[in-house]
Amino acid sequence: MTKNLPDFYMMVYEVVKKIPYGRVTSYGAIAKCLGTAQSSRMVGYALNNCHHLEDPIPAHRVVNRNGLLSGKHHFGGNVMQQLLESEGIEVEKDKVVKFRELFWDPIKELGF
DNA sequence: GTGGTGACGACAC
DNA sequence: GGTGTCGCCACCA
Repeated sequence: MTKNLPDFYMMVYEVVKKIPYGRVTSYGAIAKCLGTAQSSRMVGYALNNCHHLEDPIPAHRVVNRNGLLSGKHHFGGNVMQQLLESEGIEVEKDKVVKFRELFWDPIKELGF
């Protein structure tokens, strides 16, 4: 309600909230799913607002193309890593170890 | 309408 | 494989 946020943001949240437990995805994958592959930066920009939202956005499951926890700094320290490890995702050096295995492609999974 | 910014991606060294 | 640089589009002042 009171979606004062741009539709683009909502699109991002919709996809992020569809990420299954114990899985991760990349900003580029989401951007591509939205049809704006070149706007991968906007995905992170949108997630920046997720903290302002009341809905629990599992933004900690979203990492960059290298599987690096680029947004952990925005979570507030190692909170992002803690959440990932809580889901059984191994994180080392601020990056997902088996990122390639745990990678969840919204385009493929959503049948895009 | 213009300019600056950004939780990225791809390319080059 | 790691680091640095450029480019991309959408949002905000």
